[in-house]
Amino acid sequence: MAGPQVIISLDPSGRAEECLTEKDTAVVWLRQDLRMGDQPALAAAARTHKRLVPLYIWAPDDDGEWAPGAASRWWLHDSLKSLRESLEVAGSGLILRKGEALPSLLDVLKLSNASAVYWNVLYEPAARKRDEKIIRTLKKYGVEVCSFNGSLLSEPASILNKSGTPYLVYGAYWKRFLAEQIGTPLPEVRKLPPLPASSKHLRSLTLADLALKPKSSWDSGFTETWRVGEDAALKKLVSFCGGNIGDYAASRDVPGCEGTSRLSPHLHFGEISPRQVWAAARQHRGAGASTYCKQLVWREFSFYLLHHHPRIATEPLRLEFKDFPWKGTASQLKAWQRGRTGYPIVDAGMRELWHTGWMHNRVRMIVASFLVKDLRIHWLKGAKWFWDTLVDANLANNTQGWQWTSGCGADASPFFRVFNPVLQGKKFDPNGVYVRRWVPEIARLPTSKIHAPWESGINLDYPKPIVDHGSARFAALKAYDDIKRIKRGGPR
DNA sequence: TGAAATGTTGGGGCG
DNA sequence: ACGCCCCAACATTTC
Repeated sequence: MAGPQVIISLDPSGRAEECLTEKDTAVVWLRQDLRMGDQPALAAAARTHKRLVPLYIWAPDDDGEWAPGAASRWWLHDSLKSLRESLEVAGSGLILRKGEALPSLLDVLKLSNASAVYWNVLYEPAARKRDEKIIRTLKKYGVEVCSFNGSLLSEPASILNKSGTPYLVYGAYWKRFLAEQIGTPLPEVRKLPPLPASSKHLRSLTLADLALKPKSSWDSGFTETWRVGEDAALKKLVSFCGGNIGDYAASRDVPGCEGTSRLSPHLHFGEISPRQVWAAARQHRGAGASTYCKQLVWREFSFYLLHHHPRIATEPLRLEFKDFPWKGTASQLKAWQRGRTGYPIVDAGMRELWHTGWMHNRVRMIVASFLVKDLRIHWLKGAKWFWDTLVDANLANNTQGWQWTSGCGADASPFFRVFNPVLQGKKFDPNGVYVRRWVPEIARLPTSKIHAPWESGINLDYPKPIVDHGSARFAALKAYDDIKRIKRGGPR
């Protein structure tokens, strides 16, 4: 047996971590990095060990109240299938387990006689807490842990402002972010060390055992819309960078046309890395590519905020919003969820979400503003609905997005910025293409009335607005004014 | 990564 | 020619 080897982490942010290994088998614990390209943990393990056990543990209970929702599980099933095929082509395979991560991991380590575990870091609060505990336990057992940054362009902990505190304003963060050295993506792992000879005893489950796919088939729209997996993600990146990225600055706001990259679910599951996306986008000059990069860094900023303020997944960053007088009824929430609010642009978005597991970002802002400000329903109710229905559901982005719209987050849209669903529709869906696609019962209206059907005088099988925007806006501003007064200690 | 209210300006009609 | 009003267009302020 060779002497101890020293592995230097491939982490391009410069935080080299040293790993000592003595034995020849390692486990690569795959989590949200379901790819072969730019895969720091897998690449390092493959270079260093004679035998590898690629492992995925379905451990929804470890995530507490943020266990993956139905749409995420749908995606995960296909993503694991695709990854397993890639691992097999490379000469390996994928061991599947379910249940709490730590005991599963210990069991696989014991059965495979592995001396090391490799993984790419997760940044969600529950995962961080769990992984810290796992690291302590593994150290006790003499198992070494080699961890890498495979899902962010930067290390959240290392970016601070001049007074040593985390940034709270995106513009300032962005300026600082540009000073980061962003590494080039690692080459795809094509050849992997084999599974241990005893791999039959590793007691892998089948993909069906994980029961990720829905029992009743509500997913036909998903199947039509998405090609899951690393190959599809890379193709999408290439085609976006070869085409729409040039017009991205303008067309990203038009939900009726395919102006965005639609990479979000691929990024969430790690079928593609942000470094790969960054590298491809940076090859372009012009406003489109730089706007796109700025959006990609919003994702960084979201993780950054969640890292420094782990409570914000359920609590407003700006604590005065804890006293906000939320209202809204269960039936209003349901109307919003089902796309029956009577405002076409809102309903179109909610139906696109239900049908495809995705919603255009401009429309996410509109429907969120409507829930929080027009219906005055707590943003967490919206966040939970998105969590269950989005294939790209991501705790950092989802939290950041909802708090931004609600005015209670970092660098948030001020609360008094209330979207008018009619004007937003006219501005960003001027020909009504998007609304007609998702709200077919009003498709025959003239474009001049498509965003305000109640003005048409035509009898339609479509609800009247469940609230009047003008008065809802007025009431929301009044409620906001009240919490501001309370904060100042004034009269109620 | 708003919208609405309010203010300002300037041209044209008209007495 | 002048003052006055109207109003659109644009700018600024406020919510």
